[in-house]
Amino acid sequence: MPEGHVLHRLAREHEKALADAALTVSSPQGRARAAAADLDGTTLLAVEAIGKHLFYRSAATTLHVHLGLFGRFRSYHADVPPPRPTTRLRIQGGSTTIDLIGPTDCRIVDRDEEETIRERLGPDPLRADGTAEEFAHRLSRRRITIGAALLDQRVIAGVGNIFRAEALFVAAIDPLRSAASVPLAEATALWETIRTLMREGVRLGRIVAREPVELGLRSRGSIRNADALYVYKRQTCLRCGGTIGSAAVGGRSLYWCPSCQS
DNA sequence: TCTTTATGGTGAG
DNA sequence: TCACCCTAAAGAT
Repeated sequence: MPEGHVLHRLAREHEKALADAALTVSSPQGRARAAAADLDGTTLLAVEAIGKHLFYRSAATTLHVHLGLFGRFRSYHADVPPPRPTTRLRIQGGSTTIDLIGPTDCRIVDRDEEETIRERLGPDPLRADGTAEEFAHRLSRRRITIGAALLDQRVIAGVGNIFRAEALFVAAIDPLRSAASVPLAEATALWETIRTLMREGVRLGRIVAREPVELGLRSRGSIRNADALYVYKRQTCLRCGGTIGSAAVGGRSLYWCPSCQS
């Protein structure tokens, strides 16, 4: 159940574990037989993350993976269990075995198909090619709320339901404001907020929005999971004590503090 | 043993 | 906006 930081970590992890290895690939569930056959026996060159998408590249073939809401990977280095009935793809290379379970998408893509996927994605704050200017530009053209816009992967790639809620709180932006009405300076600041939160997410392997100093701690990493978020799924605001609002925005439950974010 | 929920996304109407 | 796809774990009964 990943937002962008998880995918970028996975790309690093999988590339480190599998690059230059000859792959043994199977599809225990049977639904990814074609992809497994194409990838089997090839040598992995690189794994790239763009937003919530992963691309596994060997010389002649690229595998596209999107985990969706339910997808997950499991890695094994020893004591590899037999695949579960739901294991879509098992990739083994070197001393690592990686199982892919329940992805929304998992198939070989050609150059055109990859291009189509990339065209649907806005700037990714975790990538060097993602820029605040591009984000602000795309934001300014959307006639939806800023809360809905942050979940739109064409506006910004990799943000999910937790990052949008937490970033809007940290940036003190009312989620129901119109995306197009957010001034450039504020959009730029929001981009920086998101990028900082997501980079910390990659570093820590979890989402921690709270500042350690608020909890009398020295590092973000020492914040307990229960204390890590400002508004997501909370009842009361940690800053003002007011009631956290929640409503479906952009098709998902959004949480915000009507008093701190106005 | 159910029912519910979840950090996502697509395509039809 | 809605129905639908994918899976596992937690909570309710």
